[in-house]
Formats: sequence, C-alpha cells, structure tokens
Amino acid sequence: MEAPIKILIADDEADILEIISFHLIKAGFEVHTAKDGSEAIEKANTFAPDCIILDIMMPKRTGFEVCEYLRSNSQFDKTLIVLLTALNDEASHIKGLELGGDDFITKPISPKVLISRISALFRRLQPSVDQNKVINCNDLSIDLTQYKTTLKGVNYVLAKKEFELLYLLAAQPGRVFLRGEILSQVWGNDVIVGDRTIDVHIRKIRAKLGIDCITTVKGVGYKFDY
Amino acid sequence: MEAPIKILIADDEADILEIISFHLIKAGFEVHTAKDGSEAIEKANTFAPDCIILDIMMPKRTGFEVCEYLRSNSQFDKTLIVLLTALNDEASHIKGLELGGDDFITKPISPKVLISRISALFRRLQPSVDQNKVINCNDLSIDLTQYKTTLKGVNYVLAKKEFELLYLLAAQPGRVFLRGEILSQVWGNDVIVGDRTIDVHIRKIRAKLGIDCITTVKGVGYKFDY
DNA sequence: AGGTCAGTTAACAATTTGATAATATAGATA
DNA sequence: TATCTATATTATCAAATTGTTAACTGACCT
Repeated sequence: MEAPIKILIADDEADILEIISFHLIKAGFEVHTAKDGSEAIEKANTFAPDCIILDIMMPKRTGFEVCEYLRSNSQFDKTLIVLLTALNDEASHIKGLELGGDDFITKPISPKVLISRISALFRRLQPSVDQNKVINCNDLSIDLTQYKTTLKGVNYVLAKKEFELLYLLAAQPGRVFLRGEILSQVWGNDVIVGDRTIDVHIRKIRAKLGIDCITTVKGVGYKFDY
Repeated sequence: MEAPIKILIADDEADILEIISFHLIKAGFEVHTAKDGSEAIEKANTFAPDCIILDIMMPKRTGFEVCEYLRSNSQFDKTLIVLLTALNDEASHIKGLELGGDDFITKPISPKVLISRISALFRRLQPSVDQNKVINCNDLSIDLTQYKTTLKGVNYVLAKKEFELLYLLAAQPGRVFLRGEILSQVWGNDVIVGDRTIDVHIRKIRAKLGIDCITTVKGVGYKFDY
C-alpha cells in the first residue's frame, strides 16, 4: 500500500473545513486543516502536503498571498494548489491561476466534484513523478536519481553497492536474477569477486531495511518479492 | 523558437468555435476546429493536438464519447482534454473527469479564463526547466542574478565557485550530482582540477552557512537536501 | 612592496565501504 | 539420520573515498 496523499485545507469557515475534510478523508486522503493564511503556511511546512486547498478570503493572509508564497518556494514545486472562492469573478480566477494555482473552484462546492477535480489533477501529476527512475512497491520507494530508499516514509541509507543491488532486483519484481547476472550488472564484467560477496550485500540490505523483500532461490539466485 | 502548442476545438455552434479560436490564436496557439464528435476524432488523429476542447452536446458523437475514445488510445495519453458544457450538472462534471478529462468548464465561457486554465494545465504537464533565477528553500534563498545567499534573512558571502556549486545542487534538491557532473557544470569540461577541489569547496559552503544542507553520497556524489 | 582573497593542491586523518575467510545454519538427498 | 551442498552470518582487514588542514599561487587592490 502506498502512502496516502496528503491534503491541507485552509478556510476560515469551520463548517466548510469540516464538510470537506469529511469527504476527503472518506475518499482516502490524509487531511490537515488550517483556519487562516498564516496557519496554512505553517502547516504546509510541517506536513509537506501533496495538495493545498486555499480559500481566497481568509484572515491574516489571503489565499492569493499563500499561493504566492508557496510558488516562490521550490520545495512546493510539485504541490498542487486549488483555490476556492465564493465570488465568481473573472479577474480573481485569472489572477489565481497566474499566481501558480492549478485549479480554481467557485463556491458552493460539491464535495464530489472537488474530489473528482483533485483526482484529475493527481492523475496528470503522477507520470512526471516516476519519470525520474523511482521504483515504488507497496510502502517501499527506491529513487535512483536521489540514491534514496524509503520505507513507510522513513529514509534508509544504503551504501552504493547495496543500493545498486536492490535497485537491480526491484526493477523487475519477482524475476529471479542469477548470480552471474547480478555480478555483471552490479560489479561489471571485468571485476572478479567471490560468490559470498553477493550474499553479504543481500544480508546487509535485509538487515538495514528490516524487511524480507529479497527471496533466496536456492541454487539459482535472488529475486525481489515484496 | 519552439513549435506552437496545437489545440483542437470541437463544438457544433459556429459562433463559439469562432470566438474561442480567435482568442486562442491570439494567445499564440495553433488551432484546429471540428464541428461534431466524428470530425473531432478524425482531426485528433490527423493533427495530433496537444490539447482538445470538447463540447459535450455535439452531433454524431458526444464529447463524452470522444473523450472515452481518446483515453482508450495510448497515443493520446499526453493530450489534455477539456470538456465544455452549457449545463452545470454535477453528474456530468464528475462523469467527464472520470472518463479521463483534465478539466471541465461550464458555459458561458470567458475566453481569458479558458486560456488561463489551459495554460495552468500545460504548466503542470511540462516539467518546465525552472527559468527562475532565485531558489528558495525553507529559510534559505539563493539569488543567481545577485550572487547572493541569505539564510533566515541574514546575508552570507560565498565566493564565486562556492556559489555556483551551491546553486547547481540547490537547483534540483534531492538529486544526486556525480562528481563528473559537478566538474563539468561548475568548472567546465576542459579545465582539469584535482579530486579534492570539490570537497574543499563543499566544506567551505557547509562552514560558511553553518547548516548541513549538502549530503554526501559516498562513491556517487553530492546532493542538496534541506 | 605588501596585503588580501579565491582557487587549487598536497598531505594526512577519518571514515566508510567492500571483499574475504571462517564458521554456522538450513535444505535437500540418499 | 548422516551427509552434502548452498547460503547465512560474523568478524576482520584492505581499499576506496571523503574530510580537514595548511600551504602555495596568482590576481587584484592599496
């Protein structure tokens, strides 16, 4: 199971927060709330949500201001921003999108429509995420460009060979890699190392991650199975 | 100059076709039109547009049917689909998005809003190489135009090479840069400098900023992580 | 001429990694 | 069960890699 998508909702009307939260949670999202613009920025930094729903008319900072702040901060590059407003005003609509908003929805909002629209946005966002050689399997994520391995959101530091070995196996889950294949892929054809070397690295991966994601196929090789 | 973005509009009302075409062309898009669902499919195949705007109520085939056809065809995976309708009906709205539509807009349509929304969709679709010369990450700001680095509002003076190195890494937070990449990006391909040079500069950056924003990935390279 | 500073390098320390050997264990087979 | 084989485990050491410091060079300024 993958980590749930995190959504932050910011609105000063408690009723709206409540009803939208309810529906989003029911739809399987992890939801956080904020009651004004400042709190929205605070919680955005704390929770690193995947999507932020901002009411435009809010105390302390307007939705526009929050949007502008988020878009000037590269850590929120991939964060979807949905703006809400009671007034169906063309200028606001355009301004919201120009400030970097991804969607602009006019109240009254139908929760179902809101969820549909958010889902549509995520559907589009997804492909750009795994373009950078990330393997996702259940709650395990292996990112080649970042040399980063996370399990249930927690980061595990693997050494170079360990990482390359895990990445090789995980790239084709279930497929058995012969020892020879592993040697030539991870160590290269000219390097000669003993057979036990693979075992030791496999062991280190299993120990570090604490899960049994690599299965031994006796007399044949290893496979990723998780 | 890049090739213009191609948009196909399908609507049975000639007025609407005309007015939207006019505005889209003025906004720099290449526009094709279709007056019913069948023609839309035909022209989609011929012109391979980047975006297709579909009225739902059309002769021969409805916008829903066209949308469904396009989405069942992998060559249109990356094609944006925007659905238009005169009736603000929640069920249609949801249906349109569930069929794979990227946006759903209710008539009457403001051409400016339509263009804003389409632009917002393209902004997300194209992993735009950040033209922004200022990188902001948490309380750290790196301004290329001013060669200025501030942390929590305090200015830190980095030397040229230090700055360029930090800027390179921070431009893609999390991504590991190989030593070779760093050398060719910061020092240039022809310059030959010793191995320790990078380390020493990294060290100076870490010392000056006083924060651990650069992570070493042993045997691989360095990454910005803050 | 003297001083300062960025950039580089050399030398060495500190650390991490990888490979091996030795031993233990599990699984299969007779 | 005894035996054999393949793998698991552990400890150890060598090698690779990076961190750190200080010294050197040349540019630029006074």
